[in-house]
Amino acid sequence: MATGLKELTPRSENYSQWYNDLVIKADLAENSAVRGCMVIKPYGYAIWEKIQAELDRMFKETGHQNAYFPLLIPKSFMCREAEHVEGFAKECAVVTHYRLKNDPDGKGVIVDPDAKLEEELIVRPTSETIIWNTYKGWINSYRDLPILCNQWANVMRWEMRTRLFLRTAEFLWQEGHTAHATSEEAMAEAVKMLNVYADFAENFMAIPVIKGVKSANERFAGAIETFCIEALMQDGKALQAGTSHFLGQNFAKAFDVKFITKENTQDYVWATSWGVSTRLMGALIMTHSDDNGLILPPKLAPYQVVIIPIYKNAEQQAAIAEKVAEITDKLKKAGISVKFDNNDTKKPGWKFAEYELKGVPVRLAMGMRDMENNTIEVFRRDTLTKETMPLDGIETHIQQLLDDIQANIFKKAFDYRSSVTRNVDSYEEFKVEIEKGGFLMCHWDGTPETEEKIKNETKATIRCIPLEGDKTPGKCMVTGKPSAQRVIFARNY
RNA sequence: CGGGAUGUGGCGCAGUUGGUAGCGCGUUGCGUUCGGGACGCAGAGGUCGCAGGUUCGAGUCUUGUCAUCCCGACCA
Repeated sequence: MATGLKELTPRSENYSQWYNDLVIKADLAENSAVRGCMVIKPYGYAIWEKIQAELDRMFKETGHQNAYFPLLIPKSFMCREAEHVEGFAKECAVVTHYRLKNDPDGKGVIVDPDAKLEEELIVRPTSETIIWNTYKGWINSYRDLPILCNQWANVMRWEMRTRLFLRTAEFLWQEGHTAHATSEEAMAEAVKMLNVYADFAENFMAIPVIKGVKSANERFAGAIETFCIEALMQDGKALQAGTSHFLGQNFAKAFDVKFITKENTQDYVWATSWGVSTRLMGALIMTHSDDNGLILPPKLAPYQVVIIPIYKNAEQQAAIAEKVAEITDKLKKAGISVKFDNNDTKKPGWKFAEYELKGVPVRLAMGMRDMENNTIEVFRRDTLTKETMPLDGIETHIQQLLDDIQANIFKKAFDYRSSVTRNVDSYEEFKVEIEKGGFLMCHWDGTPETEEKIKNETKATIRCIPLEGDKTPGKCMVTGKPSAQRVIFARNY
């Protein structure tokens, strides 16, 4: 069994280094010439496309349409909503000029000082402002509502420190922006999309998540309520995997978006926004993968099966290729995506290691021995086990195997999370336990001050106030004041 | 913005008191191999981040500068 051959730093030695190594060696992404901005390589982008395709289908099924809004936002838009500007101002890239010219010294080009913009433009860190400015023109009556739009886009947040996929200056995401006639309807929308995200995370990414509400400290800048799904990585740190915001009438008021109600009165429009980003790639990697490389859930793998021929000469290669064509055909008809790697310049052993590193769920190997016996070697990535199977009915077997892998990696992640989620009732105990990682379920008095104190002293934050599960009241572990229910504390990415 | 470090073939690195720029991986060709990252032989590839200074001579000493990385601070 291949171990230690891929020069991946083991997780136990340095989890962070392991992650970085893996992203590079599995060919997912690399750092670019632009500080903080990554190049997503074809294999990594193929996974993102799978994520996109499935989410896009789910959004459309829930009545949303895609649209596209500008990359650049007038600076003045940013300060319309007070909290919003507070939250994003420090990390905005700004466009100040619109032209370059040749350097008079003859060295390259310079920004043309004569081409200064009247009003600077912000590279969008998120699109609420430009979208609500636009919605103003679309909404007059309750008959124009609801508006259910989503946009697939890139955004830019000038982060001090970046990490591939987890935090980059530019990232890809989708942002849904909806407008409603009532508070109830907007709230229902925010919750609906939270459920879509949770469904996607668990059933496609095989990542167990906890649905919850953010505390005031962690709330989106400009939101009344922020819902989120929180995932737990293998090193015991939490990762926010998606958010859905109930924005109330904040943006409608900031951009003066009113409508005539059925009763012929005027009211401001109610809003939501919700998004997930390429950060999901980071969550995917850190939830499932091991010291041998990536482990991909079959539902998101660019190809679910790779077939590797083993031969000694051209005749054997041709014979195997012919046989493999039949197998590929059967698998494809069963709806399984297959790659046949007949590249003659790489050897079988090299390919085995390579596809293991890239997390292909199932690997089939076909050599002369199998040709004679009408069998094939079947290897599953999640357990690193292999067996020789008869070729008859192989497509049924593989289909079951893929389902099994999908279920197995979810269960593994779920069991791990369960094993590191525990109740903690005293602050002293909390300080000890937080060092071990995982989710700590604690009582909290609901005040930002207490949360701030805990954060400053332990680097742990409230990941969310869970929507489901134990609702027993208690006493705050720090102040002893009443607490409505346990909330989740963790250190996070 | 504070603290630390590093810039040398594509990648990872070594380079002693200043004296002909090296190693591993990768890469190209040929041959033997091929059921878990094969081996042999032969080759290609570097203005040593950039600018100045000291010196007969600088990858090495010196001044400046730029960039990147790590630790903080910051982070929906």
